[in-house]
Amino acid sequence: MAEGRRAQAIREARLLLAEEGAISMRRLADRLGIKAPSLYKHFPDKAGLEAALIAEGFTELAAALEGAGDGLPNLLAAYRRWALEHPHLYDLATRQALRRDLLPEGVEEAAGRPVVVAAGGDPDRARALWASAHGLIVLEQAERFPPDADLDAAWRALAQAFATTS
Amino acid sequence: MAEGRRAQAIREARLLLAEEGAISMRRLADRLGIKAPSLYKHFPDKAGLEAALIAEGFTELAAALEGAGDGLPNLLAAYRRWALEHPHLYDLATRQALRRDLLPEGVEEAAGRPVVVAAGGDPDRARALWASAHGLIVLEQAERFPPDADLDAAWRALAQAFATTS
DNA sequence: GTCTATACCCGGATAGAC
DNA sequence: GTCTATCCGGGTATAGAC
Repeated sequence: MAEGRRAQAIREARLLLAEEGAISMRRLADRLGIKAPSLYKHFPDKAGLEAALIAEGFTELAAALEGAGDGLPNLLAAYRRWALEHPHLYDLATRQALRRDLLPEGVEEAAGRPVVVAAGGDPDRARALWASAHGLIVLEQAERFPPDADLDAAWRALAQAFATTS
Repeated sequence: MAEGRRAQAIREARLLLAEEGAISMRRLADRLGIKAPSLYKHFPDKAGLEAALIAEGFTELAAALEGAGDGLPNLLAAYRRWALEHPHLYDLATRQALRRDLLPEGVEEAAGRPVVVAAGGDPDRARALWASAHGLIVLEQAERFPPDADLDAAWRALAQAFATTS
């Protein structure tokens, strides 16, 4: 076999999510040339499919953050870039309670580790830092800021706020 | 007349949003004892109805922030409290591009002013501060943090990061 | 592992009569 | 300003045949 249906479905689901902003089992089945009920032979339900995508996203994000240069501005820039390049996957992975029971061990932690390091190892500070970056991203993605807002400057202000304050 | 249909509809829409987490024109009409098409005599479309709710939310949030005590921790606490007490309205007002064309003049600015003041008048810093609080709120509301996360401590860490850094 | 058929649910909005 | 009738669309998931 060149590729299992499951792997093919995950690949197409990412394309579908990227192109249309949402996944439906019917639309995904159309792309695969099968009928929607057949998908349930490969995934128990939609959450199982989504978890596979989210796991991929965490792994890629972790690599992107590891590859960022030193310093908080570089880390924030890498985080922002990855999120804006994968807006709907980012949204899928953050807007709802994480189904940790469906995720491979360690993927969430791998994506979070660079942030904890940047926060000096303080988990509370790391969560504040992560949430701050997340807030800028979701507001930016939703075009929620006024049209004249200078978002690059806002990101710089965020980096400055968290620059070795403690 | 005791109360116009429009005002009644807005009131019921808020209850519907608070109780069920979403507004549908059909569900709203049911609550009012009318049929869904009749709502379109009072609002041009759903966005027009939502804008009325969002405007109310901004006004109430502005009052809550004005009433917060001095200091960044108090401001953040007031913001957090209002958002968590009105989670779905908060979400409605922040998760999508704001229809400023449907909003009364000044309501957005009124809600934002206390944040700008807290940021020392720097609009970029104010946006970073706002987004940071927003990020904590949406992640908290979505139950996206790990179960053992100490969110009060994260809020304290945020306040410290923005404590007169510049 | 695929299919057909189907179950159930939901949504926004318009036309035209009264 | 309300109604009925209707338009369009969407969705997750299961049963049972092949």
